[in-house]
Amino acid sequence: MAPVTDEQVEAVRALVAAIPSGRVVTYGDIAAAAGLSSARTVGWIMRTDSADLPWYRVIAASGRPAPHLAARQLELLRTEGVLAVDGRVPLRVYRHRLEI
DNA sequence: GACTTGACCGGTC
DNA sequence: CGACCGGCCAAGT
Repeated sequence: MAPVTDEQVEAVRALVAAIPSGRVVTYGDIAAAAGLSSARTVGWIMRTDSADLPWYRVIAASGRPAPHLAARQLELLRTEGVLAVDGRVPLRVYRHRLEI
């Protein structure tokens, strides 16, 4: 397979790290902005190498993070001013506009 | 090298 | 709104 290049990983890491406090971004947005082939790859990167990243600012397009992280992630976001409504974040309000 | 797993997405029913 | 499906891509077994 064609492993993700370090550049791609760095691009994703940079984008995630660049998300300002109080804002969130979807996996798909990051994938597109970083030039990755699919949003799944972003999820893979988060899973493997998210130690030094604000991964909690990355959520699914549904406005709701993965089940196992939802509670904790929403709590972390809440401390930054991102108020989740009924377990999901209103993307139309908090979605950060990535570099166009 | 085939099969499964997983922090996804969009469309359809 | 919830469930199912196909597509997507990398890693682990």
